[in-house]
Amino acid sequence: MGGLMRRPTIVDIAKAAGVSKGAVSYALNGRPGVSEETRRRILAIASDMGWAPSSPARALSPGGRIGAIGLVVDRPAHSLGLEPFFMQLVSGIETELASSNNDLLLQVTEDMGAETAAYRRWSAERRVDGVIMVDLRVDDPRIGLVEGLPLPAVVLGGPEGAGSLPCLYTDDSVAMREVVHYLAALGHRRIVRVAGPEEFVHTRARTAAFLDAAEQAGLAEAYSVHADYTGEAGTRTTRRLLARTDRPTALVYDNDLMAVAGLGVAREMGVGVPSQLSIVAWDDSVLCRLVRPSLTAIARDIVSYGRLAAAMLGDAIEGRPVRNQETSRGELYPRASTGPMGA
Amino acid sequence: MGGLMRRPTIVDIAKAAGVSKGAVSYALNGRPGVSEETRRRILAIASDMGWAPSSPARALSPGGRIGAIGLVVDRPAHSLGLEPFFMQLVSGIETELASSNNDLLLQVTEDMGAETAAYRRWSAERRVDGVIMVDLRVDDPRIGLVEGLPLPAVVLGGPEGAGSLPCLYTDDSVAMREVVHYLAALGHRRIVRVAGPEEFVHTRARTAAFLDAAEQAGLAEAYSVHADYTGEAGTRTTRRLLARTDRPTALVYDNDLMAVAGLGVAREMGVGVPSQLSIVAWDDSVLCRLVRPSLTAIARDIVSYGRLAAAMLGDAIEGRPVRNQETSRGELYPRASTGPMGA
DNA sequence: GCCGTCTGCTTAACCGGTTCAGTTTCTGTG
DNA sequence: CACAGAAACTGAACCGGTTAAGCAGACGGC
Repeated sequence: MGGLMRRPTIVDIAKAAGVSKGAVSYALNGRPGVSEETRRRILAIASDMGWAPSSPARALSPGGRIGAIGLVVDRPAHSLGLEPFFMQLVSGIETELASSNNDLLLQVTEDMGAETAAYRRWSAERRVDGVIMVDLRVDDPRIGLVEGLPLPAVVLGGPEGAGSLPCLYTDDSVAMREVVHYLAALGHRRIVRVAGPEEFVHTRARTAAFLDAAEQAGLAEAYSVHADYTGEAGTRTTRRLLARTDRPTALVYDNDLMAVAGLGVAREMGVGVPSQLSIVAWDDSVLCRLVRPSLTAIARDIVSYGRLAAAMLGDAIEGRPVRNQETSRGELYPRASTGPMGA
Repeated sequence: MGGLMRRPTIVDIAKAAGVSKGAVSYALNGRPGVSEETRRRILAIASDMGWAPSSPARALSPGGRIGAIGLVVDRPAHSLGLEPFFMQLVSGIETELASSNNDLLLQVTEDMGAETAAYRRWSAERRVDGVIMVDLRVDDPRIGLVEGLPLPAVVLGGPEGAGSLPCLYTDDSVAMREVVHYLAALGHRRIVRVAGPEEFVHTRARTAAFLDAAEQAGLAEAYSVHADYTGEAGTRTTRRLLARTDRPTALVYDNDLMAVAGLGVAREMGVGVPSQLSIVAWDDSVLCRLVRPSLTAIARDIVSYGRLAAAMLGDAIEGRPVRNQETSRGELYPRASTGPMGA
């Protein structure tokens, strides 16, 4: 068991190299103050010993960074597993972090109180250098809190409502227009959107874009109903909508999970897809391609989204200026779940 | 912006209370050495100032803990989002960690090399106090590595192959027997299992249990084929199986994602479920309940699994003895995807 | 009245890095 | 040859905690 061996420190390296620990620090950090020859010798010894800097020790120095960022995901755990969005986001974030040996702290909470508590604690205990916040809400309590904390942050969403914090957002209006016009071109007149929670800023933006596009396309009967992203809500909402006498002929869901739930309800109620009902999912995923009929979906590059967010946060942590950014827009991928009525 | 305010330290508290910082430390940690009255005064001041211990500083002291554990998930990111297993596991782990103000570092990697590198780095840089390892493999290189590192660990899987590391495992044989006998009772004779990767220990254990149960039930034709948990593999494998002349009448999938993929293929090929083919998924999820027909599944309490794993790791970190444990077994939840042939 | 012990606290070292202020040595210049 | 200036390195302070050792004063016992 090598398990008991003491981890080497820069003092060990200093002894081995016959120099002071200050010199070792300069050498290892590529700063001036040591000759090239000494630097090489020190680096060789460090590598020999398998030395790596203690992150707590580094963090303790004035101006030191712990080398970790935090992400809180505030959604019910049982629905979360199904949303590829988060895992892809995490994957993108880590791609960026990996290049600088940074780590990700993940917390899954069930309410906003626990989320704000997490930011407070992380900041006070110096566990992270910064945080990425998702699911921006209208009058989001997190914004004021984090603005008042010594905690760099990047907001996914906005730019309205992000306060003074840098943010990264998608303009969904173009994709929304594409979807609505596509459905209108297929002959649909009664298009209903099963949206995410109303308190999310991006839900509102999409709602406005949806109404806008519908008006443009001359659809007076388009409207949105709100659900909470869970499969259960998707099931309930769809059942209610399909039971109406003026049943919609096309449904646009704000996430893939609700769309799949909607597909199940349609089958249950004997409503043919796409012959009697067209279905579109926002945010594509393996899931959309696996179910039958496969779901027409709007895909975004979420991995890049995460990578960019992490890069922005890195800049903010280093004290570099950070500008709000817009990411690539979603694109429509028509599949088997959409078509003209009766086809 | 209070953002610029210096975070209070124990020295600030000591000054305010008119005592030494040592006394403050004793008071805050509930150790003897200060009078009850002084302790109360110090606690009040600390709470007033909004003080919280700097985790890097704590970690730096001899024997200090950083208060974080690590989890590496080594699966392709795009399939991962769909597996409720991991999010539920994370959720369970965090439930346990929350009680002691500990955090979770999550890393999503695409290969074993990156995973072992993560353990090395985390240990060398003292970023975590311990790790939880999932998806134990046959001759797993992680075991030897971690055994040789000063890094407490708990293995999910085993107990064979976990080396000297404490492990937490499920005995799937009971549930497997239940599934096979249930299908046999429905009249199925050609049952095929679409298994996870062969190199996973738990896959092998299930394979053995499956063969055992099939023999018991007098099914000579039962066998397993291996896939990699992705929807694509599920699709491909199922297509191949359903194209055979001696087509199986029941399929048992090792995860929900492949089962859903299989259902899609059956529809595509005009094979009725459950009239011509029964489908069972291992590990239940929202997904199984959302698709039509809903999938018969084996459910385990994964949240508890995670919680227990975190508790075991906590013991290991504190140096308390840790015994291998078996968790609750899975249970079969029959739904619409299974039935007698031709029904 | 002296000693031993306990309580309640202080002092100082330590963890493993970073960094600033010096000190020594080397080099080039007038 | 004296001297400036840079290069290479040392020593020590510092970050924010924990903890061992030391010490003053109170108290009790004989």
